[in-house]
Amino acid sequence: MQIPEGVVGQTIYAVRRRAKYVLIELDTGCLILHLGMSGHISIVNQGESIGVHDHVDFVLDHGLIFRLTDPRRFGSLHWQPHPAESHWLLADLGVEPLSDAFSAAYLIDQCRGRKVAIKNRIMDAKVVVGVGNIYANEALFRAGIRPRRAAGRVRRDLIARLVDAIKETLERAIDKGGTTINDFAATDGKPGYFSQELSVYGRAGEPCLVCSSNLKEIRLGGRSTVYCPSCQA
DNA sequence: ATAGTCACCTGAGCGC
DNA sequence: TGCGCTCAGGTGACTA
Repeated sequence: MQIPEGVVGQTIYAVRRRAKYVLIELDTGCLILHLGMSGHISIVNQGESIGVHDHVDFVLDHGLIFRLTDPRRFGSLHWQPHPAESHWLLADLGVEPLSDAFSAAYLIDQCRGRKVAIKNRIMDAKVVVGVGNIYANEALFRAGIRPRRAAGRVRRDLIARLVDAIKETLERAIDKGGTTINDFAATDGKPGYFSQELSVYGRAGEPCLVCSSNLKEIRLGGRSTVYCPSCQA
């Protein structure tokens, strides 16, 4: 976390997003912020007591404080002179999942000849960003694809379905305010309600909502992976 | 080059 | 009640 003294006094003129990074544009460069698993931003009054997990305060000129809190410290904060996209964290990122660039043709091309599991492929930020473990599980269920199947051996029509499933899953989750598992909260401090709509994640051993088969759990890339052995080929 | 594993960190949840 | 163990996850670093 190397933030130069020079940011003091600069104007915030835009706040953008790329992948899971928040980009705060200042005069000469950009603050690149990742909230990790458990981080959040809050705007508090000056004099507000500092909690054990509060790590950074930016004092704004109207007296309010832009505060970064991150209990598990998986987040990060970086500085990059313009343009932000030249930062090494952003330079090699894949396409945005809700953009037109994330198409069936694109993902088919990205999977061609790959032996890595399809789940790992769609979670690879060099391919497509924003697909975390929960949404990867859900999207693969929606598309009817077994998570461990080699990316290069998934039928083209199923990959096309997967692209749609990823978009639908993410859009639905955003609509519901995100997915609260333990302590996640949206920008307004409220929990996200997509967790109530999870079909497979966190439901290992329970019946599939479609066919009632027992949902199976495996580990892929060190992450919990749940699927229906009957619905997902 | 590609694929697989590990570490980071802390709170929650569990068994004893 | 309280201790100690395990687990969760995004992502970069490392190994094979």
